Formats: sequence, structure tokens, C-alpha cells
Amino acid sequence: MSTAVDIAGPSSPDQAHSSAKIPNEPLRPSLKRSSHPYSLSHYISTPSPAVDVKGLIQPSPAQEQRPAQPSKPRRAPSWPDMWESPSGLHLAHAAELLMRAGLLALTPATTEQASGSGPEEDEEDSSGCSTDFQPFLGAWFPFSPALFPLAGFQMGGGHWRSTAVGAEGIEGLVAEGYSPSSLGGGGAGRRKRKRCGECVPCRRQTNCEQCSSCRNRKRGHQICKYRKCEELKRKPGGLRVVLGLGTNGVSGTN
DNA sequence: AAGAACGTTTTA
DNA sequence: TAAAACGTTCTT
Repeated sequence: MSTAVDIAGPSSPDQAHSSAKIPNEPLRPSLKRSSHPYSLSHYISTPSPAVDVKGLIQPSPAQEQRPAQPSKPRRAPSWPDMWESPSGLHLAHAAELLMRAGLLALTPATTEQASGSGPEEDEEDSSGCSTDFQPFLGAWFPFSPALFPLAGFQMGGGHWRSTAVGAEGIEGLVAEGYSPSSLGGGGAGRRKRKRCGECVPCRRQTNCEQCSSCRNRKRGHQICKYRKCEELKRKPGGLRVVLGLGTNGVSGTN
């Protein structure tokens, strides 16, 4: 399906002879290969209450079947990778919903509460009560430290520590090469965002070869102005606003 | 504020 | 390892 749009930004006679080095497609192959089921706008615009929390806790068969690593082995995903991945975005939704429902706790759920709710509870037990939920929390922990600041939580001056995985928290990540700054701490190490791949500039196939970015590519290190993703043009932080709905579902930020 | 330059990250 | 390009800082 060739939906690529080649909006002639400027009159672009040079497009015909774009340099061989210049990609003749709107996106990096990795972006084109993206398996995102939804566009970014989907996640921004879709009201989260429509999402079934249970479905998030227990992935659908289709989700479970999806191989964690499609083809060749890749590096372990960093936090933002998880957020940007389809599952990551679902995790974000899940986190928000869980917080609203009061389910997202850092400490294991009390078993006393889980018990004594009647015989039928046993059936529920296997599908998401505290007993089974705790492992999920443990498995989910890796996104939690990143989740909280994104969702508007403070992490106690950086001394937040997971009770579920102990010393493997942030320190483990740092050991794996994830610098604190790349975890969202700001500064020059902030992790790169990716192009949405769907806006008009992203769909544009060729560099104009005329704009300052094209002409000054060697020094400027910038993509053609007419191919600059609309999402990337916006200052980062929009996600925080979305997730910051937190308690009341209304955010006064911005 | 906009653009240029550079550092850095990410990918092939 | 090089190329592409995002993020930040500097300059105008």
C-alpha cells in the first residue's frame, strides 16, 4: 500500500536527483517495520476508561503469542522503548487505570483482603487477584520507576527503591548502560524520540535538498525541514500531561 | 524566537 | 563503525 505522501514542500526540482545517501523513503526501515497497532494520535485521543484493566493484566492470546523479539536479537529495551512499544503504551494505560482503581501499589497486596470473599473468589483468584497479581507487579517493575515521574509522581529524591526486585532497580539498569539522564532525568542525555511515521512530513519521501537542513546536513545533523516530524517539532512532555490525569482525570498542566 | 552548530543516541 | 537525525546550547 503506497500511502506515502510526497507533498512538494518547496518547489523541488532537485528531488529527482536526490543523493544516493538520502533515503528515498519517508522513514527508516525500522520505523516502517513498526508493528504499532495504533498511531500515536490514537493513544493521545483514545479515552483510557475504554480500556479493560483485566485485559491489560492478562494479555490476550494474541498478545501472548506475539514473539518478544520478532526476528534477530536486539539489545534489551530501555524504558522509553517500553513506553513507545505497543505493549509499553498499553502498560501506560494500565498504570493509569490501576492508579485510578487504587490497584497499583508498590508493596505486595495484603492476602487478608483477598481471602474470605466467598468461594467464587477462587475462580477469580487464578485470573488476577493479589496472589497472581504480585508476580505481575514484579514483572512490571521495570517500568514503574519510569512510570511514576511520567505520571506525575515524585520519587523521593531519587531514593526510590523497589521492594520487589531490591537492588536490581535503577542500579541494575545503570549497570546495563542506561544512564540516569536517559531515564528521563533531563539534560543532554535525554533519550531521543522517534518519528511518528504518520504525519505529512514523515510521509514525505524525499529531501528537498534546498532547505537549510538539507544544505547544511554535514554540520546541522538535521533532517530536511519538510520531513521533520510534526510530533518531534513539539516540545517533549505531552505524554506527562496525558498520564498526569492521575487522580481526577483532569490535568491543569499547560 | 529562529536558526546554526554540536553532542549524543540509534540503527544498519 | 558510519550515517542519520534528535536534543541541547549557542548565536544572531
